[in-house]
Amino acid sequence: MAELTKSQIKRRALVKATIELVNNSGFHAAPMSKIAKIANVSPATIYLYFENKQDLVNKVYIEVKASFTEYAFATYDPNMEVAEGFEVIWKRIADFKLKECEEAMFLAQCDNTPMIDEQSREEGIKHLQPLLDLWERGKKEGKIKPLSDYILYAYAINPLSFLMITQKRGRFQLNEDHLEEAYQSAWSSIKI
Amino acid sequence: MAELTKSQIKRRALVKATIELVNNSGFHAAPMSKIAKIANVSPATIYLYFENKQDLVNKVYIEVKASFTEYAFATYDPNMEVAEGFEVIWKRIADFKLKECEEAMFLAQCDNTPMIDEQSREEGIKHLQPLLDLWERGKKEGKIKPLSDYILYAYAINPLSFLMITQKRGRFQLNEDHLEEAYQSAWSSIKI
DNA sequence: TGTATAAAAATGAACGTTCATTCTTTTTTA
DNA sequence: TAAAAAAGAATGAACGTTCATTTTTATACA
Repeated sequence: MAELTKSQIKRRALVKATIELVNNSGFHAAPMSKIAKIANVSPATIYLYFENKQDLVNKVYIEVKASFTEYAFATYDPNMEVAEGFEVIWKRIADFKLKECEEAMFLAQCDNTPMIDEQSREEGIKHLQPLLDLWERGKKEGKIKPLSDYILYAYAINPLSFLMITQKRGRFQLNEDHLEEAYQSAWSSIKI
Repeated sequence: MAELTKSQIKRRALVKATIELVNNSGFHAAPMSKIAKIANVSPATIYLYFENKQDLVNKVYIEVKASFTEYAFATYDPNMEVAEGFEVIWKRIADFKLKECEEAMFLAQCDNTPMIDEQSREEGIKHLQPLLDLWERGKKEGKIKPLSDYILYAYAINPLSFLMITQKRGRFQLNEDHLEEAYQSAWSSIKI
């Protein structure tokens, strides 16, 4: 683990506090004063790190999205077979959504509301490129259905968000079996 | 069309204004004053119809959810074959999400944030019962995979929300072909 | 039918609070 | 000891909500 400067520690505490508060209360009930309190920092200090509240949320979104995709592709290698590549990516994404539940919840909220700028949203999408490339190759090799990327995403990846939120709300418990079933559903919805 | 009293007209205007403003700006940027202005009503008038802002949003959610499920099941008959019943329901849901886009966006936002009470959320889930019953029957008849309702929902229904939002944001255009593809994906992800 | 009147509905202005942000001062770091 | 970082208190704007009043509606009676 790299050494963290005091500045980095403060900034991280702010990011974490923002995620926590927005998850539990929503943007509308996440005042700067509370974010500061949870991060053990003065409200004024936030403005040393971020321009304003909108900038804070945008940056948190972009950083969490980046950390999400970094995790998703960490064990993936573009030379893998299409099927293996997809399985590796899918399972890492599932992993992230279950282990880094707070961050995943935050992303889900951002992705379904006008909370963040359209520009930050665009920025976040870019990071998915390796998955889109894999699908492109899969289509060329006749292994993946020739569907729009959005439809592939809707059926192969996005359901995990719904399951994660449902689990977080305590409506049901996702276990290993469920996950394997979900993976089979995901793969069979896109494979030829 | 039944006659509407002036009261009903005002109340509906308020509900519509809430949906519109929350969709475009988010709960945090939908002040009562603006909702009132869009509905052509005094801010004080809102409090004749709703206890407070939270109550307003909760009630709008419950009513939109009810209208959504009423639409979804309007042409469904519990005596239908499982496959036909599912197709009928799925296509009505798709219809609703595309035609009543504003209402569907609002639901998506509520379902992914702490905007509304847990109690109102529970209330909204109840209306889905006919679909769960259909699945139950389908499992008994060996026509639907013996998966948890949440997983079935995640793969068969929820993807439509993602596609609807993506479409609304102008990222791609959903046409008839896409819809048929999406339906095939949905059905093949739950049928045995 | 037309008018008086009480109740209901609706209003705009006002209230107290909370918020995001800034200002001035203090503390920490280099 | 100068500069940078951080703090708490202060500020003005905006918010949700309420209040005092006006307008509309419904009712009763001529």
